[in-house]
Order: sequence, then C-alpha cells, then structure tokens
Amino acid sequence: MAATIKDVARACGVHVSTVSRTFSAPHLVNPGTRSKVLAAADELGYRPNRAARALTTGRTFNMGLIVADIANPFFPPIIKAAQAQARSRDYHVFVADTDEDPRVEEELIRTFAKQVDGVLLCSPRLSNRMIERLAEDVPFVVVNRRIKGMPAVLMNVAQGAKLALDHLAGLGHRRIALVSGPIGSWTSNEMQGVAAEATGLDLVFFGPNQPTESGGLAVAADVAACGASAVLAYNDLVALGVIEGLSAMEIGVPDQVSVVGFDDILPGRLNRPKLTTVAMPAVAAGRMAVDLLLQSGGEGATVTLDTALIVRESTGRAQS
Amino acid sequence: MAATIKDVARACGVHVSTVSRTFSAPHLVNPGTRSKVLAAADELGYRPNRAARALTTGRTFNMGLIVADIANPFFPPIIKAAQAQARSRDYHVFVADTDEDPRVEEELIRTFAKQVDGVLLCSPRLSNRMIERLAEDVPFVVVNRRIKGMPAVLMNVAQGAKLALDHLAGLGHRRIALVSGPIGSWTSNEMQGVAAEATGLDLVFFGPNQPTESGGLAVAADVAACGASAVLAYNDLVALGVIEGLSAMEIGVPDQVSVVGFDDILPGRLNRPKLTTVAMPAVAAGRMAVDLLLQSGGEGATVTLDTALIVRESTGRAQS
DNA sequence: CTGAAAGCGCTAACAA
DNA sequence: TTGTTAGCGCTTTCAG
Repeated sequence: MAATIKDVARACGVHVSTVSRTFSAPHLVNPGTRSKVLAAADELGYRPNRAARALTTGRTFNMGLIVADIANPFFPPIIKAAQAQARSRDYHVFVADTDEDPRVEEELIRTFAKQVDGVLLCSPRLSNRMIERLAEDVPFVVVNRRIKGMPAVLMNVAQGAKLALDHLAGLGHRRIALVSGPIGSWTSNEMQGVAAEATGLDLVFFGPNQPTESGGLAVAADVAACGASAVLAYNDLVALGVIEGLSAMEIGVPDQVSVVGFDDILPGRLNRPKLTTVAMPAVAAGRMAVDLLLQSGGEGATVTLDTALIVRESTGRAQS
Repeated sequence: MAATIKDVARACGVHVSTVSRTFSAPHLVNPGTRSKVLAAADELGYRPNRAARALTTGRTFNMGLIVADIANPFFPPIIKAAQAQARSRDYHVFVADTDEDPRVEEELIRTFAKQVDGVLLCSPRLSNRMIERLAEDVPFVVVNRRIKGMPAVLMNVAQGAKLALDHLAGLGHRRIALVSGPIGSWTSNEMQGVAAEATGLDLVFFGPNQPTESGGLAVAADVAACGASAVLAYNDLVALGVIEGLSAMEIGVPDQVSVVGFDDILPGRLNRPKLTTVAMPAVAAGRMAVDLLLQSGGEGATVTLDTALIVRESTGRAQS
C-alpha cells in the first residue's frame, strides 16, 4: 500500500542504501542521483517510516507529553506551546491523558518509552520514586514538580502568591482567606510557604479542597464566616466557585470581598466579574520543557519561570 | 539499556521465539516455560517493543487523534472518551493539535500514518479531496464531517437546533436571532437548514461570525437592534459573547432576551446566568469513533448521534 | 560516490 | 511444545 524504500530504489534503479542516504545524509550522494531519487520518491508518495528508522538509529523524533487531565483548561496552552516548539525542531509530540490515575500514567509511560525519544511529564500523579525508576527507560522532563537530578520546569508559584498578596495588601486588605487545593499538591505547599512569611497580614487557611469549582463553592460559607475581606484561591476554578458561593449569600465581589485566582484560564476571563488572577507561564513552560528534553544530556537542569498578576475586576479596595 | 526479547531469552535459556510467543500467543507455550519466561521478563523489566512488533505484524495498537485546537473546550471530552474506549481495547491514543492549520494537519497525518493503525479526524480543516487522498495511507474515521465512503460520526446539530427553537417557541418567543459561525462550517449549515424549515417563527440571521466570545460580542448590538427576544448562537462561546454584549447595553438575560448556545462547555456552566445550551454527544462521539475505526473493514458506516437540550438560566418566557 | 551485507526487536511460517 | 529461518523498513559499516 504505502511505498517503501525498496519501491523507490527499484523505480530509479539504485540500491536501497542510496535511497536511504538521500534522506538521511543527502550530502553523501551525487546531486544527479539525488534528484532522481527525490523525483521517484515524490512520484510514489514515499515517506521514510520513522518507526522503522528508529529501530536502527534509536531516535524516533517523537516525544510524549503526559497530562493528568486534558479537560483541565490549565493544560492546553502548555500542550500547544510544546507542540509548536517541537515542530520547529522537526519533532512531533504525542499527547496522552492519564485521567488522574497513576496506574494509567505508568502504563502510558511504558507504552511511550519505546516510541518516543523522551517524555514531558506535566503535573505527574506518580510518586517521585516511581518516576525515578521509569526514568531508566526513557528520558523525562518534569513540569511542575521537583525531582532530584531530573530536568524540570517550574512555575514560580511562590512569587505569584506574593504578587497577589501584595496587591491585596495594597488595596487595604488585612484579613485574607487562603483557600488551598488538594493535600500534598506542590502548588499548595508553595503558596503556604509564602503565606507563612507574610507579615502584617492576617491569613486564615482553608483546606484541603478539591481543585474545582465545587471545591470553592463548598468553602465559600466558611470563608464568609471568617470575616476575611479577600481570598486567594488555589486556582481559578476554585476562585470561581468561591465567587459563586459568595454571591449566593448576597456577598458582592469585589464590593464586599475581593477574590484572586491562579492560572488564568478561559472561564475566568469570561466570568463576571472578570477574575483577577496570577497567570502561569504556560507557553514558556511548554516551550522550555521541549528545549530541555532536546538539549539535556540528562542533566537535571531546573528552570523556574516567573508568573504575572493580572488585575481584572474581582478585586477592589477593602471596605473601610 | 531497556531489556529486549533477547535478554529475556538468554536469561531463561529459551529461544527468542518462545519468549515472543509467551506474549503474543501464550496458549501456545507450556505453562512451565511460560511462567519461567514471565518471571525473567518481569525481573528484567522487559516490555515488548510495540514499534518493532508493528514492523512484522502491521498493527501498532496505537491510533492517532487529530483536532484543530486542543484549547477549544469542545474537544477535550471527545478526546478523553476516545482514550478511555481505546484503552479498554488495549489501544493507545496519540493526540495532536493542528493549530487550525491544514498544512500542519496533513503533515501530522503523514507522520501518524506509519505509527498508528488509524486516525480519528475531529472537525478536520483539510479539504475532502485531500482527506480522500490521505486515506490511501491510513484508515480514517471522521468526526463532524461527512465524506463519501468514509466512516463518520456526526452530531445531530439539526435536531439540536430544532429542540432549541421549540424550547424558545414554547416560551413564547417569535422573533429569534440566529447567530451563525464561520462561513462554510458544517454546523452552521445544518442550523440554517433547520431554520429554513421552521414555521411560525420570525428568524433573522447574523453571520458569518468568528466562533469565539468576541464574535458574539461583536454582533450583540445588531442583535439587540433587530428586536429579537431570543437568540440561538453557533456555540457557547458566541452565546457568552452575546450575553456580555447585551448586558453591557443593560439588556438583561433572560429577563429581556433569552440566549441558547451549543456545545455545553465548562465556561457556559460557570457563567451567570448559567447558559441554556444544546449539549453535544461528545462522550458518545469519542467512543463511537474508536469503535468505528476498530471494527471498520473500511466501510463507510455513518453514525449520527443525537444532541440534548439543557435548560439552565439564560432562557425564560418572552415578555408580553 | 554507490553497492553489499548485517542488524535493530520482533513475529510468523515451517520443521523438528 | 520448541527451535530455525526469514523478513518487516530502514540505517550503517565496509568494500569497491
């Protein structure tokens, strides 16, 4: 059905190795033969079979990208950026979704192992130990997790949290609710670290929570009860949930309570009031992860990307 | 580095073909040897190299899934459903994003061609003719497009539009604005077909529009001016844009104007008022596409899936 | 510059 | 039930 290297060789009366060279080391073949081969290849619609090639070269020119949940709006921008960057390097990226299931994640990594040159692990759910073990089979770059000796791209959540807190403080807020995410989440930990160092502010913690709208909805009452005039949420979905809960109680945002999210996902931009949030450097992260994978001789280079505060409509001056 | 079939064979003193059989046709090998082989394989962390296997069998147990834009919330549910269904059939799905670029789409298909057993094409941007040509290299199932002789899963947009129109009519609306999408879009055409047949309603068309929030925002003024008491939008994003534009003009939804979207994406569910919308059978579509690909002897079975109206808060009785 | 031969990891007849 | 042999599509020495 599809033309192979043999067909091309036969079609223009040369040996297969000449055809092979025409594609993998063109400078080693006579310009005349080269164009003859190219013509025949074009005619037959021949394209080298990358998988077969990989069998001998060991390089597939593919990379895998594994995310916990494609439906989470946080990931697509990372994926797109990674794909674009990979494409510019003549690589392709295959994306797979683990459905938040560590076992699926492991299975997927093992499947990828032989068909890609490396995999980008975004916010993995597997244990560090497991990841280290699997790293023997295929090179990794981890996004949003720090694993000793493994290349990683991190987003500077701590700095973002600080930005948000400063913004709120500048608006006159003193008592601020910190609505965290799932237990053990790296992002949550980072946020709490910053909070611990915040001085002059009266921080009250709520968590762990589901990292979803319902998670936010569920704590809204407690948040309101604690008397905070502002809340910093684990992510935009949670922030949106909090806002929804608050307005169900007739508490206006930002008039009575200010809310800041994290991530800068689409629903936050469409919400009314438009969500003030800490934007994650998703595009840079995707791009960086690809670069790291491609350049890494396996060293554990760690890149930390800064975040940015986007002030929209969900924050305002504290009532005096 | 990674163990091969040879290593396993050597480790337990059998021939490679015995190891091979242990994995691809276990019933053909003596239970004793089998467990010996399995033990050795486990010990060495051996896993068959699917790519190499494919070279001889012609089956990769992988399938490709190509979408125009992963960041469009419409696609992720389809992707997830396809992945889940594929997994249950011992298949893996590799997703790729074309960035709405037909050339990238073609490139991706060609890359996939040799490494997968088939590809799921979701809302392709390539011409029918091109798709037919590429179909010689790899089996396709097309989602949301009808191409003669090619297996397809279609969503019954016409029926959904009818549901929406009936709902609106039942609420007493007579003059309804139809805000369509991009020119030449299959969905838009379907909607217009239904509209043409609607009797007793006064339909006024607006389009073409960008299938985004800003597209909706841009027509909101015209919609308001035409005096319609309800609008049926191309998709949820457009509907959200219309709502935003309307409220900027102090026109309340649903008090003064009712709005219905299409797709049932997350931002619509989070919006206030929560969007009434026609839900697309995304999960069923993803599942179906996989089934079609796996069972198709290449016949052009076409499956049409029904849509469902989800009434939420953006529609209400017409003012009398 | 080009051909011949070996081999990547695996499976598939065919014998034994 | 197991080993032998050949070969999938391609690259890579090594000669010529």
